[in-house]
Amino acid sequence: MKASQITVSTLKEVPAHADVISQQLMLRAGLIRQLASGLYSWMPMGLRVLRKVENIVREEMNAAGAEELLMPAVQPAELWQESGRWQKYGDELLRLTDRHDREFCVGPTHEEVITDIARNELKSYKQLPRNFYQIQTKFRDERRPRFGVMRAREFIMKDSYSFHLGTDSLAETYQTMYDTYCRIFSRIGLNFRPVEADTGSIGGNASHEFHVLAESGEDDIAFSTESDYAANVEMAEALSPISDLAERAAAGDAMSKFDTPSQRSIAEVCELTGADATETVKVLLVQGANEEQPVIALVLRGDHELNEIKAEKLPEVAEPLTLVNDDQIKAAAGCDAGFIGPVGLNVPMIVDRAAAANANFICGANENGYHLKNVNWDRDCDEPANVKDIRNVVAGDPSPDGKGTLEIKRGIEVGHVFQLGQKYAEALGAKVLDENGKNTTMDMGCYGIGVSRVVASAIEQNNDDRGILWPEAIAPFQAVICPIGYKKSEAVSAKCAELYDALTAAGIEVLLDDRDIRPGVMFAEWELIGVPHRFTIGDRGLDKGIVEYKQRRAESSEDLAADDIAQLAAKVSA
RNA sequence: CGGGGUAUGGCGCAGCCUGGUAGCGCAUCUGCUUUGGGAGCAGAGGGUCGCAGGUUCAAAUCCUGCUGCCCCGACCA
Repeated sequence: MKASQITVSTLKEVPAHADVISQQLMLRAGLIRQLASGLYSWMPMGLRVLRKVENIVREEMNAAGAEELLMPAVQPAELWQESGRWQKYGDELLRLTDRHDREFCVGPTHEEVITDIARNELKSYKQLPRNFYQIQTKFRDERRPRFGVMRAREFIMKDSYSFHLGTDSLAETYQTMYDTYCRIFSRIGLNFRPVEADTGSIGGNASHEFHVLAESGEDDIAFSTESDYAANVEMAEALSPISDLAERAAAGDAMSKFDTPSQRSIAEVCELTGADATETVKVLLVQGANEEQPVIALVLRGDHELNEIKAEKLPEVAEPLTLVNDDQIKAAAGCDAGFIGPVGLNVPMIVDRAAAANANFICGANENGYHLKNVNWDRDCDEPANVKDIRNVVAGDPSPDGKGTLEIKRGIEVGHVFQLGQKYAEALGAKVLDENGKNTTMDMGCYGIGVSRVVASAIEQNNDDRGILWPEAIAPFQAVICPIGYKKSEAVSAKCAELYDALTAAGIEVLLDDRDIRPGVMFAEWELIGVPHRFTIGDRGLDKGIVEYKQRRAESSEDLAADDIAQLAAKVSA
């Protein structure tokens, strides 16, 4: 293609409202333009990249035995009412009403529609397993869209759904999808990691997220220093610092109360006493799951954070997790938030493993203006009866698999595979006849890839001060020919045409910059856009019989024989 | 949804405090010169200053309300 045939609209200046590098570069390189908050147009150059990603996904999905279909973006409310999600999904679901006053939503995901298809089309176990996928626009009305297409409201997703008779078949396809995802992200050229993920309220046996490692990621991922263990911190198990509570440090001086007139936070109490936050214990009061126990105390070591997902799963705790209000705190603990402690607290307690392992600790006195020190379980208050893992792991914690310690890195979730089980099939009555002629509810898996997010995350990992450094597989063009004096010199235009034809014949997507612009502008634009291979052809070089070649990532260019077209073409495929 | 910021040509900004009829850089167009790293000179086009009210002889500027966009947080797949 000639450059004059594709819209190239680069910006010299960084757009004011773009604050992650991928968004800045996508705007500057003219790959996308913003229409409204969380809504972006894909410009021709950007769309080429998006299509490359889609095609890799499509090839690998097909190779894995999945079938492509396409479902409507707009879905009737009735289906969502059947699954129960019309109520549960909340404001992220964009709802609309048609001219007949019938309710619809713009699909944020397609479990309902695919399950409807499955219950109508799949009647026999002989038709199973099946794995359907689509690459399609989704809409989630995010409260705060940000980071450009990384967290947009409208985005492109590859979503697939598999149907099975029995969980063994599901597990098999799940593994196939897991492997397929690894191949897809490897082919795209991303530095990624599959990590164990929370299965959430849906339950199910297994779930993995695929994360691209980047500082701008919104998720924290815990990695073992010594093994392959990797998990979302939502999921990573926090082990007790001691193997048995009997190993707790021996109780020292007697418990005593001290003044903390204005010290409400752990940090303030530590500053006052000179203690480390690890030597403290804090208490959070949350709503209980039933009437008899309206308030539950969650006890953590002062330096730890509550993991809301872990806490929410406990049968004693109300779902969704809700902190009790100030009046309830006063009623339950006899003091304000900031002075609550386990000593004499007449509320059912769930104690985190690390808090339970503490001895001679500092905690609130359940009396405004006072804390306690040298507190010990058993001696000063009841031995914790209910010890659970309810905190987020932190860097330096032991790895749950017993090998090494954990480190925490930021990740961008680009894929998610999930064993759904029978949740949707059950709700919508998706059943097949089994070998015995008996109606059996199908098992389901679902597998998603954020296609548009993949593009942004590839840039997050591959850029320099001049622009984007596309991985070969998803570059909008593999090579660009930059003529110097294209319209002035016949030698230049002839050599450009010769190289262009040779590269095209070799199946390389090459762009010939036939625009009558200055070389500096041309170089700057293609470096910003990130085309991996560049040939510069000018009279100056041709007089010496050379064509200049530069790899986008290379420090400097190299001179190649202008006559050896095969050698030139080989540079791109190499 | 809570808190904060901001809104002036396609992009980035100044002007606002102290009201007097809109400006700079980039981009765009024309001409000439230039042509191996975002050119120079000369000229040109493009904005009812987010919207709606109000104050005033006069509002980009002061006041009120609304809206968009952005940031922080909470929330969520």
